[in-house]
Amino acid sequence: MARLPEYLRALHNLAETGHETVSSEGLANAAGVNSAKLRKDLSQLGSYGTRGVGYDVGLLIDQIEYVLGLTQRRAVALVGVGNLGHALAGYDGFASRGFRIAALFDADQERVGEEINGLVVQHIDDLPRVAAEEAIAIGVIATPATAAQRVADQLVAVGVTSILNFAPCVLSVPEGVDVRKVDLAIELQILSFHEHRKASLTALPAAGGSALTALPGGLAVTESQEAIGT
Amino acid sequence: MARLPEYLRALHNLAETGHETVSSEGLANAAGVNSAKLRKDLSQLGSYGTRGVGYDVGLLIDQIEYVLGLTQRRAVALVGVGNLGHALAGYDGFASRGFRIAALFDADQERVGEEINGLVVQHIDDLPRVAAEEAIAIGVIATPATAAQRVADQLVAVGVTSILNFAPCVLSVPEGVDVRKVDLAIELQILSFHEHRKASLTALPAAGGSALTALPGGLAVTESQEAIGT
DNA sequence: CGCGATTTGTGCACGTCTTCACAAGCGCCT
DNA sequence: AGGCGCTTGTGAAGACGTGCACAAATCGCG
Ligand SMILES: NC(=O)c1ccc[n+]([C@@H]2O[C@H](COP(=O)([O-])OP(=O)(O)OC[C@H]3O[C@@H](n4cnc5c(N)ncnc54)[C@H](O)[C@@H]3O)[C@@H](O)[C@H]2O)c1
Ligand SMILES: NC(=O)c1ccc[n+]([C@@H]2O[C@H](COP(=O)([O-])OP(=O)(O)OC[C@H]3O[C@@H](n4cnc5c(N)ncnc54)[C@H](O)[C@@H]3O)[C@@H](O)[C@H]2O)c1
Repeated sequence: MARLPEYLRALHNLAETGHETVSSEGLANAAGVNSAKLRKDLSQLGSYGTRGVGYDVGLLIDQIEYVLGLTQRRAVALVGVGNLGHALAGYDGFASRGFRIAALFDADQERVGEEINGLVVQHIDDLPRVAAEEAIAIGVIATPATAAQRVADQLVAVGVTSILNFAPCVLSVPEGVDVRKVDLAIELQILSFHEHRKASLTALPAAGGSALTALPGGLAVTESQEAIGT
Repeated sequence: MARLPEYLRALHNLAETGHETVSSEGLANAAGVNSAKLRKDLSQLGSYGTRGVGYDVGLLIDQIEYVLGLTQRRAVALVGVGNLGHALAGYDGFASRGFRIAALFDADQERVGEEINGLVVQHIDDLPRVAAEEAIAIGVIATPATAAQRVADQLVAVGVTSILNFAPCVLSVPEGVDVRKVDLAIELQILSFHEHRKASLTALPAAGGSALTALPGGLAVTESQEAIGT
Protein backbone atom coordinates (compact mmCIF):
# COMPACT_ATOMS: atom_id res chain seq x y z
CA MET A 1 0.00 0.00 0.00
CA ALA A 2 1.19 3.46 -0.91
CA ARG A 3 -0.10 4.83 2.38
CA LEU A 4 2.24 2.86 4.61
CA PRO A 5 5.07 5.41 4.35
CA GLU A 6 2.67 8.11 5.46
CA TYR A 7 1.65 6.05 8.46
CA LEU A 8 5.29 5.44 9.21
CA ARG A 9 6.08 9.14 9.25
CA ALA A 10 3.14 9.87 11.51
CA LEU A 11 4.21 7.05 13.82
CA HIS A 12 7.72 8.43 14.11
CA ASN A 13 6.23 11.79 15.03
CA LEU A 14 4.12 10.13 17.71
CA ALA A 15 7.06 8.17 19.04
CA GLU A 16 9.08 11.36 19.38
CA THR A 17 6.32 13.03 21.32
CA GLY A 18 6.28 10.21 23.82
CA HIS A 19 3.23 8.22 22.77
CA GLU A 20 3.49 4.50 23.40
CA THR A 21 0.19 3.51 21.89
CA VAL A 22 -2.15 5.10 19.40
CA SER A 23 -5.71 4.43 18.36
CA SER A 24 -6.63 3.94 14.74
CA GLU A 25 -8.53 7.20 14.90
CA GLY A 26 -5.57 9.10 16.26
CA LEU A 27 -3.15 7.71 13.72
CA ALA A 28 -5.66 8.20 10.93
CA ASN A 29 -5.93 11.87 11.86
CA ALA A 30 -2.18 12.28 11.94
CA ALA A 31 -1.85 10.66 8.54
CA GLY A 32 -4.85 12.39 7.05
CA VAL A 33 -6.90 9.33 6.15
CA ASN A 34 -10.09 7.59 7.17
CA SER A 35 -9.78 5.45 10.30
CA ALA A 36 -11.53 2.46 8.76
CA LYS A 37 -9.17 2.56 5.84
CA LEU A 38 -6.22 2.67 8.17
CA ARG A 39 -7.44 -0.31 10.17
CA LYS A 40 -7.96 -2.30 7.00
CA ASP A 41 -4.51 -1.42 5.78
CA LEU A 42 -2.94 -2.42 9.07
CA SER A 43 -4.90 -5.64 9.27
CA GLN A 44 -3.37 -6.58 5.92
CA LEU A 45 0.01 -6.55 7.61
CA GLY A 46 -1.22 -9.11 10.07
CA SER A 47 -0.73 -6.40 12.57
CA TYR A 48 -1.29 -6.72 16.25
CA GLY A 49 -3.50 -4.02 17.63
CA THR A 50 -5.11 -4.46 21.02
CA ARG A 51 -8.83 -3.90 21.20
CA GLY A 52 -9.77 -1.28 23.68
CA VAL A 53 -6.24 0.12 23.67
CA GLY A 54 -4.90 0.68 20.17
CA TYR A 55 -1.64 -0.07 18.46
CA ASP A 56 1.80 -0.23 20.03
CA VAL A 57 3.70 2.56 18.30
CA GLY A 58 7.11 0.96 18.46
CA LEU A 59 5.92 -2.41 17.31
CA LEU A 60 3.97 -0.91 14.45
CA ILE A 61 7.00 1.04 13.29
CA ASP A 62 9.02 -2.16 13.20
CA GLN A 63 6.25 -3.91 11.30
CA ILE A 64 5.90 -1.28 8.64
CA GLU A 65 9.63 -0.81 8.25
CA TYR A 66 9.98 -4.53 7.75
CA VAL A 67 7.27 -4.65 5.10
CA LEU A 68 8.72 -1.66 3.31
CA GLY A 69 12.09 -3.31 3.31
CA LEU A 70 13.68 -0.54 5.33
CA THR A 71 15.45 -2.90 7.70
CA GLN A 72 18.34 -2.75 5.31
CA ARG A 73 19.51 0.75 4.51
CA ARG A 74 19.32 0.84 0.73
CA ALA A 75 21.94 2.56 -1.37
CA VAL A 76 20.74 5.30 -3.69
CA ALA A 77 22.61 6.61 -6.73
CA LEU A 78 21.78 10.13 -7.86
CA VAL A 79 22.41 10.96 -11.51
CA GLY A 80 22.41 14.58 -12.62
CA VAL A 81 23.87 17.02 -10.10
CA GLY A 82 22.38 20.20 -11.49
CA ASN A 83 19.92 22.59 -10.00
CA LEU A 84 17.66 19.96 -8.54
CA GLY A 85 20.33 17.32 -8.01
CA HIS A 86 22.23 19.65 -5.69
CA ALA A 87 19.19 20.11 -3.50
CA LEU A 88 18.58 16.39 -3.36
CA ALA A 89 22.20 15.59 -2.57
CA GLY A 90 22.11 18.06 0.30
CA TYR A 91 18.87 16.76 1.71
CA ASP A 92 19.14 14.96 5.00
CA GLY A 93 15.60 13.60 4.85
CA PHE A 94 16.76 10.58 2.89
CA ALA A 95 19.28 9.47 5.45
CA SER A 96 16.81 9.85 8.29
CA ARG A 97 14.21 7.77 6.54
CA GLY A 98 16.09 4.65 5.68
CA PHE A 99 18.25 5.50 2.69
CA ARG A 100 21.85 6.26 2.01
CA ILE A 101 23.00 8.31 -0.93
CA ALA A 102 25.88 6.15 -2.08
CA ALA A 103 27.08 7.99 -5.17
CA LEU A 104 26.58 11.10 -7.29
CA PHE A 105 27.00 11.11 -11.05
CA ASP A 106 27.05 13.69 -13.80
CA ALA A 107 28.12 13.85 -17.43
CA ASP A 108 29.54 17.34 -17.23
CA GLN A 109 33.29 17.25 -16.65
CA GLU A 110 32.98 20.61 -14.92
CA ARG A 111 30.95 19.02 -12.18
CA VAL A 112 32.89 15.80 -11.83
CA GLY A 113 35.14 16.04 -8.81
CA GLU A 114 32.94 18.52 -6.99
CA GLU A 115 32.21 17.54 -3.42
CA ILE A 116 28.71 17.77 -2.02
CA ASN A 117 27.87 16.76 1.49
CA GLY A 118 30.95 14.57 1.74
CA LEU A 119 30.40 12.84 -1.59
CA VAL A 120 32.45 13.43 -4.71
CA VAL A 121 30.62 13.70 -8.02
CA GLN A 122 31.75 10.98 -10.38
CA HIS A 123 31.42 10.65 -14.12
CA ILE A 124 28.44 8.70 -15.35
CA ASP A 125 30.76 6.39 -17.26
CA ASP A 126 32.10 5.19 -13.92
CA LEU A 127 28.67 3.89 -13.00
CA PRO A 128 29.50 0.24 -13.80
CA ARG A 129 32.60 0.33 -11.64
CA VAL A 130 30.82 1.94 -8.70
CA ALA A 131 27.87 -0.40 -9.04
CA ALA A 132 30.24 -3.33 -8.81
CA GLU A 133 31.55 -2.01 -5.49
CA GLU A 134 28.24 -1.05 -3.92
CA ALA A 135 24.90 -2.75 -4.29
CA ILE A 136 22.88 0.13 -5.68
CA ALA A 137 19.21 -0.54 -5.09
CA ILE A 138 17.64 2.65 -6.36
CA GLY A 139 18.58 5.14 -9.04
CA VAL A 140 17.39 8.75 -9.01
CA ILE A 141 17.36 10.63 -12.31
CA ALA A 142 17.66 14.41 -12.11
CA THR A 143 18.97 15.09 -15.58
CA PRO A 144 17.25 16.96 -18.40
CA ALA A 145 14.50 14.98 -20.09
CA THR A 146 16.60 14.45 -23.19
CA ALA A 147 19.17 12.46 -21.22
CA ALA A 148 16.76 10.61 -18.95
CA GLN A 149 16.12 7.58 -21.16
CA ARG A 150 19.82 7.07 -21.78
CA VAL A 151 20.57 7.29 -18.05
CA ALA A 152 17.74 4.90 -17.28
CA ASP A 153 19.21 2.38 -19.70
CA GLN A 154 22.59 2.74 -18.05
CA LEU A 155 21.09 2.22 -14.62
CA VAL A 156 19.19 -0.85 -15.75
CA ALA A 157 22.35 -2.19 -17.36
CA VAL A 158 24.16 -2.24 -14.01
CA GLY A 159 21.28 -4.01 -12.32
CA VAL A 160 19.22 -1.22 -10.82
CA THR A 161 15.59 -2.31 -10.62
CA SER A 162 13.99 0.78 -9.10
CA ILE A 163 14.14 4.28 -10.55
CA LEU A 164 12.82 7.60 -9.33
CA ASN A 165 12.54 9.96 -12.29
CA PHE A 166 12.33 13.74 -11.97
CA ALA A 167 12.59 14.40 -15.68
CA PRO A 168 9.29 15.18 -17.39
CA CYS A 169 9.22 12.23 -19.76
CA VAL A 170 8.08 8.63 -19.94
CA LEU A 171 10.78 6.04 -19.51
CA SER A 172 10.87 2.68 -21.26
CA VAL A 173 12.29 -0.02 -19.06
CA PRO A 174 12.26 -3.80 -19.18
CA GLU A 175 9.71 -5.73 -17.21
CA GLY A 176 10.65 -6.10 -13.58
CA VAL A 177 12.02 -2.59 -13.27
CA ASP A 178 9.88 -0.13 -11.34
CA VAL A 179 9.73 3.52 -12.27
CA ARG A 180 8.13 6.27 -10.25
CA LYS A 181 7.89 9.75 -11.62
CA VAL A 182 7.76 13.10 -9.87
CA ASP A 183 6.75 16.02 -12.06
CA LEU A 184 6.23 19.30 -10.31
CA ALA A 185 4.62 21.00 -13.28
CA ILE A 186 1.98 18.29 -13.33
CA GLU A 187 1.23 18.91 -9.67
CA LEU A 188 0.79 22.59 -10.37
CA GLN A 189 -1.42 21.89 -13.34
CA ILE A 190 -3.67 19.69 -11.25
CA LEU A 191 -3.97 22.52 -8.74
CA SER A 192 -4.69 24.89 -11.59
CA PHE A 193 -7.44 22.58 -12.76
CA HIS A 194 -9.04 22.74 -9.33
CA GLU A 195 -8.74 26.52 -9.33
CA HIS A 196 -10.44 26.65 -12.67
CA ARG A 197 -13.19 24.32 -11.52
CA LYS A 198 -13.76 26.34 -8.36
CA ALA A 199 -13.95 29.55 -10.38
CA SER A 200 -16.43 28.00 -12.80
CA LEU A 201 -18.68 26.95 -9.96
CA THR A 202 -18.85 30.30 -8.19
CA ALA A 203 -19.21 32.46 -11.27
CA LEU A 204 -22.43 31.49 -12.97
CA PRO A 205 -21.89 29.84 -16.34
CA ALA A 206 -22.86 32.99 -18.23
CA ALA A 207 -19.82 33.03 -20.46
CA GLY A 208 -20.55 31.50 -23.83
CA GLY A 209 -19.70 31.77 -27.48
CA SER A 210 -16.45 29.90 -27.80
CA ALA A 211 -16.45 26.34 -28.98
CA LEU A 212 -14.92 25.49 -25.63
CA THR A 213 -17.80 26.24 -23.36
CA ALA A 214 -18.00 22.84 -21.75
CA LEU A 215 -17.59 23.34 -18.03
CA PRO A 216 -14.93 21.19 -16.48
CA GLY A 217 -17.24 19.60 -13.98
CA GLY A 218 -17.46 16.00 -12.93
CA LEU A 219 -13.81 15.26 -13.49
CA ALA A 220 -12.13 13.35 -10.74
CA VAL A 221 -8.54 13.67 -9.63
CA THR A 222 -6.77 11.16 -7.46
CA GLU A 223 -6.73 12.95 -4.19
CA SER A 224 -3.46 14.00 -2.71
CA GLN A 225 -4.79 15.57 0.41
CA GLU A 226 -8.30 16.84 0.51
CA ALA A 227 -9.41 19.60 2.77
CA ILE A 228 -9.64 18.39 6.33
CA GLY A 229 -11.28 20.13 9.21
CA THR A 230 -9.58 23.04 10.87
CA MET B 1 -8.44 13.75 -14.42
CA ALA B 2 -4.90 13.65 -13.14
CA ARG B 3 -3.70 12.26 -16.45
CA LEU B 4 -4.52 15.32 -18.51
CA PRO B 5 -1.23 17.09 -17.75
CA GLU B 6 0.64 14.03 -18.92
CA TYR B 7 -1.30 14.03 -22.18
CA LEU B 8 -0.59 17.70 -22.53
CA ARG B 9 3.13 17.21 -22.20
CA ALA B 10 3.11 14.40 -24.74
CA LEU B 11 1.06 16.56 -27.11
CA HIS B 12 3.53 19.40 -26.87
CA ASN B 13 6.29 16.96 -27.72
CA LEU B 14 4.34 15.77 -30.75
CA ALA B 15 3.60 19.31 -31.87
CA GLU B 16 7.29 20.16 -31.74
CA THR B 17 8.17 17.17 -33.87
CA GLY B 18 5.77 18.31 -36.54
CA HIS B 19 2.79 16.03 -36.01
CA GLU B 20 -0.56 17.59 -36.88
CA THR B 21 -2.75 14.71 -35.85
CA VAL B 22 -2.26 11.75 -33.55
CA SER B 23 -4.19 8.55 -32.98
CA SER B 24 -5.34 7.53 -29.54
CA GLU B 25 -2.89 4.65 -29.71
CA GLY B 26 0.02 6.92 -30.55
CA LEU B 27 -0.75 9.41 -27.85
CA ALA B 28 -1.41 6.66 -25.34
CA ASN B 29 2.03 5.24 -26.03
CA ALA B 30 3.66 8.62 -25.64
CA ALA B 31 1.89 9.17 -22.35
CA GLY B 32 2.37 5.64 -21.09
CA VAL B 33 -1.27 4.70 -20.68
CA ASN B 34 -3.84 2.39 -22.20
CA SER B 35 -5.42 3.68 -25.41
CA ALA B 36 -8.96 2.91 -24.30
CA LYS B 37 -8.38 4.83 -21.10
CA LEU B 38 -7.06 7.76 -23.06
CA ARG B 39 -10.06 7.81 -25.40
CA LYS B 40 -12.42 7.69 -22.46
CA ASP B 41 -10.60 10.55 -20.77
CA LEU B 42 -10.68 12.64 -23.91
CA SER B 43 -14.34 11.92 -24.56
CA GLN B 44 -15.05 13.38 -21.13
CA LEU B 45 -13.73 16.68 -22.40
CA GLY B 46 -16.31 16.61 -25.16
CA SER B 47 -13.30 16.34 -27.38
CA TYR B 48 -13.44 16.28 -31.11
CA GLY B 49 -11.46 13.45 -32.59
CA THR B 50 -12.06 12.39 -36.16
CA ARG B 51 -12.76 8.74 -36.73
CA GLY B 52 -10.36 7.18 -39.11
CA VAL B 53 -7.86 9.99 -38.58
CA GLY B 54 -7.26 10.72 -34.95
CA TYR B 55 -7.05 13.90 -32.92
CA ASP B 56 -5.89 17.31 -34.07
CA VAL B 57 -2.85 17.98 -31.94
CA GLY B 58 -3.21 21.75 -31.81
CA LEU B 59 -6.90 21.66 -31.05
CA LEU B 60 -6.42 19.07 -28.34
CA ILE B 61 -3.72 21.15 -26.70
CA ASP B 62 -6.08 24.11 -26.62
CA GLN B 63 -8.85 21.94 -25.20
CA ILE B 64 -6.76 20.49 -22.40
CA GLU B 65 -5.16 23.82 -21.55
CA TYR B 66 -8.60 25.33 -21.29
CA VAL B 67 -9.89 22.60 -19.00
CA LEU B 68 -6.79 22.80 -16.83
CA GLY B 69 -7.27 26.54 -16.58
CA LEU B 70 -3.90 27.27 -18.16
CA THR B 71 -5.29 29.92 -20.50
CA GLN B 72 -4.47 32.38 -17.80
CA ARG B 73 -0.90 32.24 -16.59
CA ARG B 74 -1.31 31.73 -12.87
CA ALA B 75 0.92 33.41 -10.36
CA VAL B 76 2.84 31.18 -7.97
CA ALA B 77 4.30 32.24 -4.64
CA LEU B 78 7.22 30.19 -3.32
CA VAL B 79 7.78 30.18 0.43
CA GLY B 80 11.06 28.89 1.83
CA VAL B 81 14.11 29.64 -0.29
CA GLY B 82 16.45 27.05 1.16
CA ASN B 83 18.05 24.07 -0.39
CA LEU B 84 15.01 22.95 -2.33
CA GLY B 85 13.49 26.39 -2.75
CA HIS B 86 16.56 27.57 -4.63
CA ALA B 87 16.24 24.75 -7.12
CA LEU B 88 12.56 25.45 -7.63
CA ALA B 89 13.09 29.17 -8.06
CA GLY B 90 15.71 28.50 -10.70
CA TYR B 91 13.60 26.00 -12.58
CA ASP B 92 12.36 27.14 -15.97
CA GLY B 93 9.92 24.25 -16.33
CA PHE B 94 7.25 26.22 -14.50
CA ALA B 95 7.31 29.17 -16.86
CA SER B 96 7.18 26.96 -19.91
CA ARG B 97 4.19 25.05 -18.64
CA GLY B 98 1.78 27.81 -17.84
CA PHE B 99 2.95 29.28 -14.57
CA ARG B 100 4.76 32.35 -13.40
CA ILE B 101 6.71 32.51 -10.19
CA ALA B 102 5.49 35.83 -8.88
CA ALA B 103 7.25 36.09 -5.55
CA LEU B 104 9.76 34.41 -3.25
CA PHE B 105 9.47 34.49 0.53
CA ASP B 106 11.59 33.44 3.45
CA ALA B 107 11.65 34.08 7.19
CA ASP B 108 15.41 34.24 7.45
CA GLN B 109 16.63 37.85 7.31
CA GLU B 110 19.90 36.59 5.83
CA ARG B 111 18.05 35.43 2.76
CA VAL B 112 15.71 38.37 2.37
CA GLY B 113 17.01 40.64 -0.36
CA GLU B 114 18.84 37.90 -2.19
CA GLU B 115 18.09 37.86 -5.89
CA ILE B 116 17.32 34.59 -7.65
CA ASN B 117 16.50 34.43 -11.33
CA GLY B 118 15.48 38.09 -11.39
CA LEU B 119 13.29 37.88 -8.30
CA VAL B 120 14.16 39.34 -4.93
CA VAL B 121 13.44 37.26 -1.84
CA GLN B 122 10.96 39.04 0.41
CA HIS B 123 10.12 38.53 4.04
CA ILE B 124 7.19 36.28 4.74
CA ASP B 125 5.55 39.09 6.71
CA ASP B 126 5.24 41.02 3.47
CA LEU B 127 3.03 38.31 2.05
CA PRO B 128 -0.24 40.25 2.65
CA ARG B 129 1.12 43.32 0.87
CA VAL B 130 2.41 41.35 -2.11
CA ALA B 131 -0.79 39.33 -2.33
CA ALA B 132 -2.74 42.57 -2.53
CA GLU B 133 -0.70 43.61 -5.53
CA GLU B 134 -0.69 40.33 -7.40
CA ALA B 135 -3.42 37.73 -7.56
CA ILE B 136 -1.55 34.75 -6.17
CA ALA B 137 -3.32 31.59 -7.24
CA ILE B 138 -0.98 28.93 -5.91
CA GLY B 139 1.37 28.76 -2.94
CA VAL B 140 4.35 26.43 -2.81
CA ILE B 141 5.72 25.50 0.60
CA ALA B 142 9.40 24.53 0.76
CA THR B 143 10.05 25.24 4.41
CA PRO B 144 10.91 22.76 7.16
CA ALA B 145 7.95 20.71 8.33
CA THR B 146 7.78 22.61 11.59
CA ALA B 147 6.98 25.85 9.79
CA ALA B 148 4.72 24.39 7.10
CA GLN B 149 1.42 24.63 8.96
CA ARG B 150 2.08 28.21 9.96
CA VAL B 151 2.96 29.16 6.40
CA ALA B 152 -0.12 27.37 5.10
CA ASP B 153 -2.27 29.40 7.46
CA GLN B 154 -0.64 32.60 6.26
CA LEU B 155 -1.22 31.65 2.64
CA VAL B 156 -4.85 30.81 3.29
CA ALA B 157 -5.27 34.09 5.13
CA VAL B 158 -4.34 36.07 2.04
CA GLY B 159 -6.74 34.12 -0.12
CA VAL B 160 -4.61 31.35 -1.63
CA THR B 161 -6.80 28.34 -2.32
CA SER B 162 -4.23 25.92 -3.77
CA ILE B 163 -1.08 24.76 -2.03
CA LEU B 164 1.75 22.51 -3.12
CA ASN B 165 3.53 21.22 -0.05
CA PHE B 166 7.03 19.76 -0.07
CA ALA B 167 7.32 19.48 3.69
CA PRO B 168 6.76 15.99 5.06
CA CYS B 169 3.71 16.73 7.14
CA VAL B 170 -0.07 16.84 6.89
CA LEU B 171 -1.57 20.29 6.59
CA SER B 172 -4.89 21.35 8.05
CA VAL B 173 -6.70 23.78 5.81
CA PRO B 174 -10.27 25.02 5.63
CA GLU B 175 -12.69 23.45 3.22
CA GLY B 176 -12.31 24.75 -0.30
CA VAL B 177 -8.53 24.87 -0.14
CA ASP B 178 -6.70 22.18 -2.09
CA VAL B 179 -3.43 20.75 -0.91
CA ARG B 180 -1.14 18.48 -2.86
CA LYS B 181 1.89 16.96 -1.27
CA VAL B 182 5.19 15.86 -2.74
CA ASP B 183 7.33 13.75 -0.44
CA LEU B 184 10.44 12.30 -1.96
CA ALA B 185 11.17 9.99 0.93
CA ILE B 186 7.76 8.40 0.45
CA GLU B 187 8.51 7.78 -3.21
CA LEU B 188 11.75 6.08 -2.26
CA GLN B 189 10.02 4.00 0.37
CA ILE B 190 7.48 2.78 -2.14
CA LEU B 191 10.31 1.76 -4.42
CA SER B 192 11.98 0.07 -1.48
CA PHE B 193 8.79 -1.84 -0.82
CA HIS B 194 8.79 -3.13 -4.38
CA GLU B 195 12.44 -4.10 -4.05
CA HIS B 196 11.62 -6.02 -0.92
CA ARG B 197 8.69 -7.72 -2.58
CA LYS B 198 10.75 -8.67 -5.62
CA ALA B 199 13.46 -10.08 -3.36
CA SER B 200 10.93 -12.09 -1.39
CA LEU B 201 9.55 -13.63 -4.54
CA THR B 202 12.83 -14.72 -6.07
CA ALA B 203 14.43 -16.02 -2.91
CA LEU B 204 12.31 -18.89 -1.66
CA PRO B 205 10.61 -18.14 1.64
CA ALA B 206 13.12 -20.23 3.55
CA ALA B 207 13.95 -17.55 6.09
CA GLY B 208 11.93 -17.95 9.24
CA GLY B 209 12.11 -17.58 12.98
CA SER B 210 11.25 -13.95 13.54
CA ALA B 211 7.77 -12.96 14.51
CA LEU B 212 7.72 -10.94 11.32
CA THR B 213 7.76 -13.71 8.76
CA ALA B 214 4.66 -12.60 6.90
CA LEU B 215 5.69 -12.05 3.32
CA PRO B 216 4.64 -8.72 1.92
CA GLY B 217 2.72 -10.14 -0.98
CA GLY B 218 -0.64 -9.13 -2.32
CA LEU B 219 -0.24 -5.49 -1.44
CA ALA B 220 -1.15 -3.07 -4.15
CA VAL B 221 0.45 0.28 -4.81
CA THR B 222 -1.11 2.95 -6.95
CA GLU B 223 0.99 2.73 -10.02
CA SER B 224 3.18 5.61 -11.01
CA GLN B 225 4.58 4.13 -14.14
CA GLU B 226 4.65 0.41 -14.54
CA ALA B 227 7.15 -1.36 -16.68
CA ILE B 228 6.36 -0.90 -20.33
CA GLY B 229 7.87 -2.80 -23.20
CA THR B 230 11.29 -1.95 -24.53
C1' DC C 1 -19.85 6.60 -56.21
C1' DG C 2 -18.91 2.71 -53.29
C1' DC C 3 -15.90 -0.07 -50.55
C1' DG C 4 -12.41 -1.15 -47.29
C1' DA C 5 -9.11 0.34 -43.94
C1' DT C 6 -8.72 2.83 -39.93
C1' DT C 7 -9.92 5.01 -35.73
C1' DT C 8 -13.11 7.03 -32.40
C1' DG C 9 -16.63 6.68 -28.91
C1' DT C 10 -18.90 3.73 -25.60
C1' DG C 11 -21.70 -0.19 -23.42
C1' DC C 12 -20.57 -3.67 -20.38
C1' DA C 13 -18.35 -6.53 -17.16
C1' DC C 14 -14.90 -7.05 -13.84
C1' DG C 15 -11.86 -6.08 -10.20
C1' DT C 16 -10.38 -2.74 -6.73
C1' DC C 17 -10.87 0.65 -3.35
C1' DT C 18 -13.69 3.01 0.08
C1' DT C 19 -16.84 3.55 3.68
C1' DC C 20 -20.29 2.28 6.99
C1' DA C 21 -21.68 -0.34 10.63
C1' DC C 22 -21.31 -3.72 14.02
C1' DA C 23 -19.84 -7.84 16.53
C1' DA C 24 -15.95 -9.51 19.18
C1' DG C 25 -12.31 -8.62 22.36
C1' DC C 26 -9.69 -6.20 25.85
C1' DG C 27 -8.79 -3.57 30.02
C1' DC C 28 -10.26 -0.96 33.83
C1' DC C 29 -13.08 0.16 37.61
C1' DT C 30 -16.12 -1.10 41.02
C1' DA D 1 -15.80 -11.33 39.41
C1' DG D 2 -18.66 -8.77 36.55
C1' DG D 3 -20.05 -5.02 33.87
C1' DC D 4 -18.97 -1.07 31.04
C1' DG D 5 -16.67 1.74 27.77
C1' DC D 6 -13.48 1.79 24.27
C1' DT D 7 -11.14 -0.07 20.19
C1' DT D 8 -10.05 -3.38 16.72
C1' DG D 9 -11.09 -6.32 12.88
C1' DT D 10 -14.15 -7.36 9.19
C1' DG D 11 -18.49 -8.31 6.32
C1' DA D 12 -21.15 -6.12 2.97
C1' DA D 13 -22.62 -2.53 -0.02
C1' DG D 14 -21.58 0.97 -2.93
C1' DA D 15 -18.62 3.92 -5.78
C1' DC D 16 -15.07 4.09 -8.82
C1' DG D 17 -11.59 3.05 -12.26
C1' DT D 18 -10.10 -0.09 -15.96
C1' DG D 19 -9.99 -2.58 -20.11
C1' DC D 20 -12.21 -5.31 -23.70
C1' DA D 21 -14.68 -5.46 -27.68
C1' DC D 22 -17.50 -3.67 -31.11
C1' DA D 23 -20.64 -0.49 -33.65
C1' DA D 24 -20.52 3.94 -35.89
C1' DA D 25 -18.11 7.24 -38.53
C1' DT D 26 -14.69 9.12 -41.59
C1' DC D 27 -11.20 9.22 -45.23
C1' DG D 28 -8.83 7.69 -49.33
C1' DC D 29 -8.74 5.18 -53.41
C1' DG D 30 -10.21 2.83 -57.28
N1 LIG E 1 15.13 22.41 -10.79
C1 LIG E 1 13.93 22.07 -10.39
O1 LIG E 1 13.41 22.60 -9.45
C2 LIG E 1 13.19 21.02 -11.10
C3 LIG E 1 11.88 20.84 -10.77
C4 LIG E 1 11.15 19.85 -11.40
C5 LIG E 1 11.74 19.06 -12.35
N2 LIG E 1 12.99 19.25 -12.67
C6 LIG E 1 13.57 18.37 -13.68
O2 LIG E 1 14.73 17.78 -13.15
C7 LIG E 1 15.68 17.66 -14.16
C8 LIG E 1 16.92 18.39 -13.73
O3 LIG E 1 16.61 19.74 -13.52
P1 LIG E 1 17.73 20.77 -13.18
O4 LIG E 1 17.08 22.08 -12.96
O5 LIG E 1 18.56 20.22 -12.08
O6 LIG E 1 18.58 20.83 -14.53
P2 LIG E 1 20.10 21.19 -14.67
O7 LIG E 1 20.36 21.46 -16.09
O8 LIG E 1 20.47 22.23 -13.67
O9 LIG E 1 20.88 19.89 -14.26
C9 LIG E 1 20.96 18.78 -15.08
C10 LIG E 1 22.27 18.07 -14.79
O10 LIG E 1 22.28 16.81 -15.46
C11 LIG E 1 23.55 16.63 -16.02
N3 LIG E 1 23.45 15.70 -17.14
C12 LIG E 1 23.05 15.97 -18.40
N4 LIG E 1 23.09 14.86 -19.14
C13 LIG E 1 23.55 13.87 -18.34
C14 LIG E 1 23.81 12.49 -18.55
N5 LIG E 1 23.61 11.90 -19.71
N6 LIG E 1 24.28 11.79 -17.51
C15 LIG E 1 24.48 12.39 -16.32
N7 LIG E 1 24.23 13.68 -16.07
C16 LIG E 1 23.78 14.41 -17.08
C17 LIG E 1 24.00 17.99 -16.44
O11 LIG E 1 25.40 18.03 -16.53
C18 LIG E 1 23.47 18.85 -15.30
O12 LIG E 1 24.40 18.96 -14.27
C19 LIG E 1 15.07 18.23 -15.41
O13 LIG E 1 14.54 17.17 -16.17
C20 LIG E 1 13.98 19.09 -14.90
O14 LIG E 1 12.93 19.16 -15.83
C21 LIG E 1 13.76 20.22 -12.06
N1 LIG F 1 16.20 19.56 -0.19
C1 LIG F 1 15.52 18.58 -0.74
O1 LIG F 1 15.96 17.98 -1.72
C2 LIG F 1 14.20 18.18 -0.23
C3 LIG F 1 13.65 17.04 -0.73
C4 LIG F 1 12.40 16.65 -0.27
C5 LIG F 1 11.76 17.39 0.68
N2 LIG F 1 12.32 18.47 1.17
C6 LIG F 1 11.57 19.23 2.15
O2 LIG F 1 11.47 20.54 1.70
C7 LIG F 1 11.54 21.41 2.79
C8 LIG F 1 12.68 22.36 2.59
O3 LIG F 1 13.86 21.63 2.45
P1 LIG F 1 15.23 22.37 2.33
O4 LIG F 1 16.27 21.34 2.15
O5 LIG F 1 15.13 23.42 1.32
O6 LIG F 1 15.39 23.03 3.78
P2 LIG F 1 16.23 24.34 4.13
O7 LIG F 1 16.40 24.35 5.59
O8 LIG F 1 17.43 24.40 3.27
O9 LIG F 1 15.30 25.54 3.70
C9 LIG F 1 14.21 25.92 4.45
C10 LIG F 1 14.01 27.41 4.26
O10 LIG F 1 12.75 27.78 4.82
C11 LIG F 1 12.93 28.99 5.51
N3 LIG F 1 11.90 29.13 6.53
C12 LIG F 1 11.85 28.55 7.74
N4 LIG F 1 10.74 28.92 8.39
C13 LIG F 1 10.07 29.73 7.58
C14 LIG F 1 8.85 30.42 7.69
N5 LIG F 1 8.07 30.34 8.79
N6 LIG F 1 8.44 31.19 6.65
C15 LIG F 1 9.20 31.29 5.55
N7 LIG F 1 10.36 30.64 5.39
C16 LIG F 1 10.79 29.86 6.39
C17 LIG F 1 14.30 28.91 6.08
O11 LIG F 1 14.80 30.21 6.35
C18 LIG F 1 15.06 28.23 4.96
O12 LIG F 1 15.59 29.15 4.06
C19 LIG F 1 11.73 20.56 4.02
O13 LIG F 1 10.48 20.36 4.64
C20 LIG F 1 12.24 19.28 3.46
O14 LIG F 1 11.84 18.19 4.26
C21 LIG F 1 13.53 18.90 0.74
